[in-house]
Amino acid sequence: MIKNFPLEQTVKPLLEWFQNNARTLPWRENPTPYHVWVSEIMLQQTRVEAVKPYFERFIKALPEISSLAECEEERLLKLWEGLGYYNRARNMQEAARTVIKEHGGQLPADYEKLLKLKGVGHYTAGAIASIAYGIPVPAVDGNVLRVITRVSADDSDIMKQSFRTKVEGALQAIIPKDQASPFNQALMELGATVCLPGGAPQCDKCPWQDFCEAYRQDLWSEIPVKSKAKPRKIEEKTVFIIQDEEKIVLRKRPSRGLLAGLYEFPNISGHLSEEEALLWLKEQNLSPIRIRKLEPAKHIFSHVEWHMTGYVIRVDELAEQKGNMMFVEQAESEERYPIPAAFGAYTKYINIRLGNEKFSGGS
DNA sequence: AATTCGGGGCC
DNA sequence: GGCCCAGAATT
Repeated sequence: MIKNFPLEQTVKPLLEWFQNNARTLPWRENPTPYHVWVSEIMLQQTRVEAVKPYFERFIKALPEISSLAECEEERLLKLWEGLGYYNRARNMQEAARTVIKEHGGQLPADYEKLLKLKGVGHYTAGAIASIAYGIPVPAVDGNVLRVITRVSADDSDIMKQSFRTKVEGALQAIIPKDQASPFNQALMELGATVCLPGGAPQCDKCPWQDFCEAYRQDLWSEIPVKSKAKPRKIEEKTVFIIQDEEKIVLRKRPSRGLLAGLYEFPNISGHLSEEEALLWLKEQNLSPIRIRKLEPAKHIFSHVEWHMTGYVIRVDELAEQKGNMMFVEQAESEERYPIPAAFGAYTKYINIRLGNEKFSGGS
């Protein structure tokens, strides 16, 4: 792995490079344990540029651990809306309540205790411990794995848990006891800004160029090795934008599974013809006055694709709510309810005025 | 060890 | 279209 590689000699140039090249990031301005924690949860599988505006809004809305612990789930999910992996938010709130109850309201300055918090794994526990408290433990994320495998020309599969554990062990041996925070951040920063994924790395800017085996052997495009994900499943859906003069129909998704607890437009499996759509509406005790077919839309998740079509439907009046259908003021629908980006192609039809198209027949 | 969790930006 | 991202929980 990191064999034949004098890591001790690498620490100084790395730290020096970081001092001169660290990006200005919102969570670096005042790195309290809470700020570090929130940022690290948001940054899981999510790019820095995407996190920035969410982080600033989140900290303003919930400035302390106690405010997170006490926040309504609806509001919490609204703050997370569009960021994805929504269980991160719920898990963080559960952990916040644990911190209040069991740790006197302060994040523990202890790697093992951090690791026990919901939503905090090896990486995040290491990041909080080192960055917020200066505890010398590694924080091995995708950036670190890329940097380490390249500099040592290691062709291990970085998707394997066992390899990540080996890298943690190797880094634990060389992490400077009094510089854990800059050391860990420097490794990640190097991976994020110089030792790039995708395109060509900027080796001419790298403090480790002199002894990088991938550079010497021109292997950057071969390393890191990552086993391929299995192909996504495709699901066909028909989405209904159902509204009267003032209200629109939403549903709350189940509390487990994909997009758990978020709100959606009513939708069912399959691509329905207009006749089938009208039949389904009748089964829901909804009486359409007008209907218009909408353009197809696609949304890609990590493990599934939704291939959607839609109808916008005008009904006379949305009166008593049936089953899991909710009748919501159109003006409040997007303002108040967290609706995932998957439905983004159809949100523009909220409050649309249909003309005279009615039961046009055919597809 | 494998699968399930989002969404977007860049090749 | 494929890849990857400051990963973790569940099965």
